[in-house]
Amino acid sequence: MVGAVDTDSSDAPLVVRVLPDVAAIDKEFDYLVPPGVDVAVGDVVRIELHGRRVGGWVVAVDVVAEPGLKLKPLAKVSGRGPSADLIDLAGWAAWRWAGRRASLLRTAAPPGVVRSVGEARRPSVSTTPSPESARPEWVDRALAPARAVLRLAPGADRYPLVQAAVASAVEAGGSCLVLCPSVAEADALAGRLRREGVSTAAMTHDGGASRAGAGEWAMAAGGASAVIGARAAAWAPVRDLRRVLVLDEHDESFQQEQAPTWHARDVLVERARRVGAPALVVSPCPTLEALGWGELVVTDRPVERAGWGRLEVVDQRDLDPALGPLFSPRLVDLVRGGGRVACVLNRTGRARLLACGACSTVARCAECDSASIDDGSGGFSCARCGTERPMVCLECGGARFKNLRLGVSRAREELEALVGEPVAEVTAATVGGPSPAADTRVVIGTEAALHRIARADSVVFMDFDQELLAPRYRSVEQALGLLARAARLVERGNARDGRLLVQTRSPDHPVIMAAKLADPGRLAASEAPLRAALGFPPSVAMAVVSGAVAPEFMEAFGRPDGVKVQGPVDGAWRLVAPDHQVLCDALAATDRPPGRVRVEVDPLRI
DNA sequence: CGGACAAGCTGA
DNA sequence: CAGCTTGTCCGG
Repeated sequence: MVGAVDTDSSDAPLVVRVLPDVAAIDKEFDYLVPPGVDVAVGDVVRIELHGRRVGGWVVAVDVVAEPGLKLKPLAKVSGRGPSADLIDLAGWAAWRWAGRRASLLRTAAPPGVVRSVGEARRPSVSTTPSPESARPEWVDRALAPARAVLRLAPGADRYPLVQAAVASAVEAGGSCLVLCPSVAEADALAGRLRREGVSTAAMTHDGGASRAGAGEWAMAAGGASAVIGARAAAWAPVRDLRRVLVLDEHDESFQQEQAPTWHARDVLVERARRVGAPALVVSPCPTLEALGWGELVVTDRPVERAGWGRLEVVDQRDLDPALGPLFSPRLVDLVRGGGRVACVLNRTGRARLLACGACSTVARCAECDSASIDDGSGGFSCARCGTERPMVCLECGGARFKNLRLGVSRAREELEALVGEPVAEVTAATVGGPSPAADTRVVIGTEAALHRIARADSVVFMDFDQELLAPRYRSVEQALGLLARAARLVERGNARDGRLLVQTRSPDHPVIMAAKLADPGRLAASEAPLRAALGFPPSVAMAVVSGAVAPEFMEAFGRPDGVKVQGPVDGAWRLVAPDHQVLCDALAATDRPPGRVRVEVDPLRI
């Protein structure tokens, strides 16, 4: 902030440095501050740039302008924006995920104009902590280390932990920033804290300018004791950050899909490190990344065992082939047995994979060779090109076919027939529509079903091998994450005899054993050396470069020391380095050619 | 990103 | 060579 006294003491005009809010520009420009205008680092301004008006952020004040430049004045000072430390953090994240600061600062900026943030309204006395008797013993152990990873079973109540984390931050004279995987969870948590009298800012506005969102932003900046939100809240303003907490650290929603593919957990952990605040990440199944970063804290075995619920395994190899692999007698029992049942089958559509009953040749489209073929009204129709043909095997002329793969829609029909009552379908395609009728007892869907329903008495994974064998290096962790999510649905206030049913051809798979024995540590122990041996993260740092001008980018990238360059495969290069320092320094040293190039650091799906 | 400006193409 | 398209450059 510059006062009148300073302007009197010097004839030099006031100049500030501005980073434009333009995705393609990663460069700062100097502007004059009009007389009588007060401007500080982080303020949101409008500037005249190359003949048009654009937004931007003040990244430095009291700038000595380069001589010989004719500076333009700021067009407008709109309001408050990300603080200086968040601007620095955006610079770090731009390096870490090979992106541009503007796209990160946009996340950090308020969702509307904030004229002032007001004063801290933090209570002088600490927030009403839960009685010591109600606080589980592991809460204090989890809050003790500067960098802790709490492995907490899916069914365990995390609220006492959140409460204690906020109270400890308030006691230390500041605030606690809490991340949840979804906005819905963040809203629920914020609501509960507020009802208990904790001053809370919920950073859960849905993008765009919104009065309510700007209000919450101002409240967070002004000193709310708890600041809560989903991924984007890693960039929330916080006055006097004294503690950070990430719930369900393993959840993939913490990573941004578009480049820069920043991860909220990693951003928040770095943010805490910079201000010396303790950080705690929590998960039923901590990632190898988290385990490599912090001190593992576990709960007593009985607590962990109770929180994973009961898991039952059906070995699909033992099933009667006539029934097919999806509808085991155990599944039918469970679904008929009553209670709310969610069935998960990670495939959409009606398309089936059909094989000839006589010669086992897979039925394909005669025109395009697609195997995504659907049978209706006695003939085959191709799901890709629509060509129709009679239901006859092209190889042997056989007319009988068996089903190799069932989509959700078809499975719903068959399940409905089996249990003799309505079964509702829930897939990503139905998200946003009406939520599955509360009176439909049985639902079937893709993994989205686990996100869309609030609770279930039982969850059935109809074909878990689909998850275990997914062609992604993290598929094993992700599969355990699914089981954890399902276990939480079942545990949540469940008085019934709830359980998880997992149908698989690999009943002894480490993922299934980990969930069954409520011991995710077993999986981590087997997975870590495997990743190292195969050269996958977190034993290395990786990036994938793709897009139209990827060849030009890779040309400019060259062959820096320590970075292995693989590919191109389908127009994408893979970069592998021993750590992020080496990888990100090499990426930062590369000029981007004009055109589209996507640099995905820490790629999810490889 | 998107405006400015230059170089290239077309048609009479 | 006007009038338009296409491409490259650069912003204070």
